[in-house]
Amino acid sequence: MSNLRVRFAPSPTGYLHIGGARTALFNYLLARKEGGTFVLRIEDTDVERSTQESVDAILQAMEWLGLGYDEGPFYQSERYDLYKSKVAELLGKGLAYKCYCTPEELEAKRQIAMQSGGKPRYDGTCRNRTDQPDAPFVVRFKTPQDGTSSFHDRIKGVISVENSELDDLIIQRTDGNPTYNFVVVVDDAEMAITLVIRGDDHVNNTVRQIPMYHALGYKVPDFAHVPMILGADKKRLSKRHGATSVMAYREMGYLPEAMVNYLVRLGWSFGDEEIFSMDDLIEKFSLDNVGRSAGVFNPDKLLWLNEHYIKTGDPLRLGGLVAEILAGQGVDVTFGPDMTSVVKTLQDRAKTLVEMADGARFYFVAPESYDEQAAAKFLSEDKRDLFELTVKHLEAIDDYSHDNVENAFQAVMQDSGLKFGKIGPSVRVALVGGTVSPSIYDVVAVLGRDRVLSRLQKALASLR
RNA sequence: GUCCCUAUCGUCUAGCCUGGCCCAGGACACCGGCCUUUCACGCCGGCGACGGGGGUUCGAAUCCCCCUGGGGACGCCA
Repeated sequence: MSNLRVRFAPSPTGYLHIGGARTALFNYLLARKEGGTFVLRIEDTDVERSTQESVDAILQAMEWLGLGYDEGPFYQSERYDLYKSKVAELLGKGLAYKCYCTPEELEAKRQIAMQSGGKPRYDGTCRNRTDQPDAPFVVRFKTPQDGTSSFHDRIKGVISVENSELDDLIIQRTDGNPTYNFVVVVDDAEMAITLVIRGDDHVNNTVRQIPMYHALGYKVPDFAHVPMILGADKKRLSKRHGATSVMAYREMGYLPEAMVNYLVRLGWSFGDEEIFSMDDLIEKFSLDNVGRSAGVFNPDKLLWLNEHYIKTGDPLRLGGLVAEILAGQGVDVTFGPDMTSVVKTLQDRAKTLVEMADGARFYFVAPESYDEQAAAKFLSEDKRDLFELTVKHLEAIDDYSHDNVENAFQAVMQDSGLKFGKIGPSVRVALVGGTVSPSIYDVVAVLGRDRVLSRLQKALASLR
């Protein structure tokens, strides 16, 4: 048992996106690998944007991906007493101060700083003031002004910044609520987090948080900043690059193991290996082979992995998922052919569950009409003898095993003197309504005697 | 603009720490062929990269410096 404690701390202002999911995954994997503890914390200090729906959406997505946590979820909105006492402590120690500058004044100062070619930092106007005006105020943390702040990142190595580049962060708003950069320090420390794994966009925050750990007498945890995920244009991944919500991929027919496998390989590698189950990952994952630079999200590769997992997935499980999709489309599979058999005929030809459902539809719903071009070519009057012969031989067998079906067609070929290429396409159109389907023998075997015969009779009646 | 980070095929990456086994390996995508009752699968083959410039060294993708490109941060958001 290790004493590794990691956490995932999303802010509930939307669904769980690709980037957040990867961060959560890395945390989860390391916790499981090391026998550590995975804490889930909801960072909802932004009252305006945080919603319960978002919390639910995030929880649901994590569950879908299989990322179970050991402690939490803890809500920061329920821990304000703790934060307030810590702000008071800093104020008491003289390590924080009240700032009466208004947002307008600050904005003006930022503009000026930017124009004169500098960094838009707070100038410390209120840092040493001694009066106590009767006016709204925020509390700022006194960031050291001299020297250097640095930390060792488990992925990027040493990162250091001159303190003169930093300014005094607001840790408590005018309304008395604490801000992110403060609560994240308090919580990571109070929850005894030993390793903070988070997005690379927090590197600058981390530098500024280090002095706060010291000021509050906390032990500074280890950090690992994972690189960002970008879109094809190398811009930060966003909606315009396509779906960024993890759950949107479930809707599109993706399997969670494909998503997990894709996510972990974006920025992490293990030699030449591409396929990893969750168990493989728990055994093999390590921060040591996480890359340092941002990566581009590649939907094609995700699709390929999904294809792989569909191909190798358990037909019974896949069948259940496909049945759900079909049910959503009003197709009841209860009285249709055996779903597991149906799935087996489709596993090699579907890239997503949605595609599989589309391909499976005809098994449960007899064609009401035939594809125009297909019918013209394969359901013409001159096929009458062929259909009658086919019906005859298929009526002759009771057990529609693959072998029996194949033998029946062999007989049709014998009697008609035709090659399969002259028979199959017509039967296919009669059975499925179009020209695309799994192998005819499979289709016939899975559909079974009653459905096959009835569909052939119907086609026979429609020859023209 | 300032600061931080980063840099191998179009993309994800191996190799870099511990220079020579690398005229750079794998995967996705793409192109060609084979298989074939349709669509797919599968199999075989191909295209394709060490950003540029200086060093160090007998020798550099690997070490050092500069430039350039890319990303991030600069909020009473997280």
